Amino acid sequence: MDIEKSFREKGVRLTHQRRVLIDTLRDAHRAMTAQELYKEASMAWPHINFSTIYRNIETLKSVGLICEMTDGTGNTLFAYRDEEEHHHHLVCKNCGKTISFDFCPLIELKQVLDETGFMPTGHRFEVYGYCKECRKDRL
Amino acid sequence: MDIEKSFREKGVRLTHQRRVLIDTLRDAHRAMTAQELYKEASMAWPHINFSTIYRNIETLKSVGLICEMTDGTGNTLFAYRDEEEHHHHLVCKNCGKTISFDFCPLIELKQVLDETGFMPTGHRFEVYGYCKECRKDRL
DNA sequence: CCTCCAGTTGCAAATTATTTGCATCTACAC
DNA sequence: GTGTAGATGCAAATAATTTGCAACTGGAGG
Repeated sequence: MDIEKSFREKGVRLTHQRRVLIDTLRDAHRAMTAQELYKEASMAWPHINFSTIYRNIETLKSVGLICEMTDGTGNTLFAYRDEEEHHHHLVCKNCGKTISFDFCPLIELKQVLDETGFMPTGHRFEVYGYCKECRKDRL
Repeated sequence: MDIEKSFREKGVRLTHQRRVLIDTLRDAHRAMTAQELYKEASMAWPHINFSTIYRNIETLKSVGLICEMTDGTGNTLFAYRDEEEHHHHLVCKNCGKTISFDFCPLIELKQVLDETGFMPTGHRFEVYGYCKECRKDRL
């Protein structure tokens, strides 16, 4: 996937700060909060600002470069989106690592939706727990 | 389900404020944010305080009287829990009405969990959209 | 290359959401 | 009734997110 091209197509500029955010999330291989992202990104670009983080989370979501999820306790997490296709995640509560899988439970709901006349526009399916490594650490 | 009994068993007092919160959520038949709950509850008990709301959301969750969910845009919503069994929800983005169903997608993940060695401790599955009535309103 | 300007950033301040300390109050076991 | 652990109200502290605005800059078009 050509990042520069997708940005250009949406009329969005690829600024230094945006590169830093993308690289930070991609290299982290884990989901993090906006606050953590700020800290991590600050290492690479010290003067980066919080409002830039928040504004760009929206931008990167709209470009499809990041996924938004929650950590199971109400905090919102963001992770680099490494899959083109629709997917969901297992999220490790210890290290933040995300494992994506392509099963989507929405298809199983056809009957419920038909019966209730509910029209879905979005959904969320996340599993919280401990990855293989962190699970060991906790024994 | 006997509310007074479940409270007593947990050593939790059934105060007037807690009754107001429970009644507010039960009678609303919809999911709402802490802020909305404050407004609604204030009608019935004008001097109720925000800290009481927040503290009791935790209490009522632990007693199993309310469900927590999100509205799809990051806001946390709470609804009266009308089912004993584990379940998930369809949440109307217009009126907040929730429709619960008992299908749980976690069982479909056995293979993914086995393959990855991930140990789940919690999960979330919510569907956002428009209920039968609100869907009409939008045509 | 250079120029231009709409899109973007930094900063500071405003909002909004949530939590906490503490004195006072009250549900309820006895 | 009475005593007391648990709850509440209030105000103030935190934390999280958004916004206004002047200054800056990526990149399209010369």
